[in-house]
Amino acid sequence: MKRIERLSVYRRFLREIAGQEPSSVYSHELAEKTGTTPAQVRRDLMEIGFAGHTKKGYGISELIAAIGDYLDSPDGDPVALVGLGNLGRALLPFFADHHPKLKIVAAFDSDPRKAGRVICGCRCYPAAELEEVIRREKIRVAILTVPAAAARKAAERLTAAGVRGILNFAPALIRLPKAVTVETMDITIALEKIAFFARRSPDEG
Amino acid sequence: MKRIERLSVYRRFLREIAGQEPSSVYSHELAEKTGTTPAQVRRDLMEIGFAGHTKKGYGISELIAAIGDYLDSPDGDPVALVGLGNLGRALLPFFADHHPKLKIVAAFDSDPRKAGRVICGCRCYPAAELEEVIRREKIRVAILTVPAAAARKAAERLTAAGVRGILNFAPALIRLPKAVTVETMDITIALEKIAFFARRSPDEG
DNA sequence: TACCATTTGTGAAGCGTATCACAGAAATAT
DNA sequence: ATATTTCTGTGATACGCTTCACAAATGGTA
Ligand SMILES: NC(=O)c1ccc[n+]([C@@H]2O[C@H](COP(=O)([O-])OP(=O)(O)OC[C@H]3O[C@@H](n4cnc5c(N)ncnc54)[C@H](O)[C@@H]3O)[C@@H](O)[C@H]2O)c1
Ligand SMILES: NC(=O)c1ccc[n+]([C@@H]2O[C@H](COP(=O)([O-])OP(=O)(O)OC[C@H]3O[C@@H](n4cnc5c(N)ncnc54)[C@H](O)[C@@H]3O)[C@@H](O)[C@H]2O)c1
Repeated sequence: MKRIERLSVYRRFLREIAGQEPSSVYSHELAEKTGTTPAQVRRDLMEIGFAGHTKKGYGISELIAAIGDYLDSPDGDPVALVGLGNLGRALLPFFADHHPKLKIVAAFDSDPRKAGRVICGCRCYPAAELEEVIRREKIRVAILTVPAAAARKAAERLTAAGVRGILNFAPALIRLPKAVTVETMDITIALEKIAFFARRSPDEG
Repeated sequence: MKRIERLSVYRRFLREIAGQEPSSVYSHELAEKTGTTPAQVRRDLMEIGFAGHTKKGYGISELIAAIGDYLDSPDGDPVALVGLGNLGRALLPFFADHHPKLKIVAAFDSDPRKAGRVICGCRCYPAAELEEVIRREKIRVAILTVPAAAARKAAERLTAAGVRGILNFAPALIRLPKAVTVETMDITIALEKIAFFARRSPDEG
């Protein structure tokens, strides 16, 4: 659902302005800064049961907390990364640094030369140990950055081991029981789409 | 529009099976392999004016050509990459290898140590030369992998130099004239969304 | 106090997309 | 030859999400 993404975006902006004065924001400010409309903001906050104050807007710190209660697992979620190629190795330091609640705690690669090491505080395992580690660490979220030919199988193994959400970067169709959320970020398709629209765009405008 | 993405996905599958027998596919096969429905496939192909044959389906090579005519620039599109950090350096070899029509022909970074080199056949320039190179190479599509704080400005410079489509990986709101297509792939937001749904998913199902 | 300006909360309407469902067409069986 | 099956093409319908529009609330102002 799109609302979930927007809530994340709201929160990111709210964190930037937290602590400043005033301590509230109006729906139109939030909308302006996050690329949506005031009505959409109000509807979203209504939907998560967060009320503002007429003429004062929404309390910033309270709203950050409310979005956190709605979106986050209280203790954060351990995340697995499968595939330590070019893309996987770019993602690893990013989540090690940036995100407090979503921490990559285990990485896997079928290439034995990549196992056994520790990169950015994350231990790298051979792919054969995937099920064991996923179960032991109670991992329910995974990022999949293996070649397309290996993606389906890897996703199935993850699911069988208990993973319930997969962010897939491989250009492959992944079909799993609907209890498992799969989002495919297909960079090539996105770029083709952008090129399509860029081509039909006037030079000036 | 979603249709554009689906057409790319259809084509990717069609290329896999091109040359095999039979030389046609049914809408239900295409749908099955690409994660959509037969009616959707037929509607999409109708929309680009490609007709199939009752009881025989759609000619594979003809359909690949028709999608190409619809989606692609005849000579391919030169692409710029702005930001040679972890993510940018992962994308560069990928598009150098994989994609014939979308070729990264120029990369930019504000860090002078990264300029002047040639990586994967792509020349890297200092950020100061951005406008000049974009204009010279007639680049209309760009990938943006700079830090969030630098994204807006970089996008504006790209647009002023003639770029009409931007694939943005920075967690920043980019507002440009509507003649410029901007697609933001926000990996963090996507992962938060997946974690949200994963958390509400039953352990078995 | 009375009025005005502004902002929230939300039912209702609108919009774009996906799906349904069936007429028409072609291959195959009888 | 005719019936049957199975597929396409598409008007109509349904659906989910967004936006509209306004009542209610509240702070400011005269
Ligand atoms: N790199 C990019 O810019 C980019 C862009 C778009 C899409 N993608 C997609 O992302 C995926 C990864 O891309 P990449 O460039 O990192 O590829 P890569 O070839 O550099 O890395 C893939 C890694 O996966 C490992 N691997 C293979 N099979 C495995 C398995 N069964 N279990 C665990 N690990 C396995 C390989 O050893 C390798 O380290 C690919 O599907 C690619 O199409 C990448
Ligand atoms: N790496 C990831 O896995 C990841 C994941 C999600 C989002 N992102 C986002 O993608 C972007 C890039 O991530 P990264 O990990 O590659 O960051 P990075 O810091 O490794 O790289 C950023 C690069 O951009 C260059 N740069 C800075 N300002 C510039 C400018 N004005 N013009 C040209 N180049 C400039 C820097 O010199 C650096 O090389 C960031 O916005 C980040 O938030 C990255």
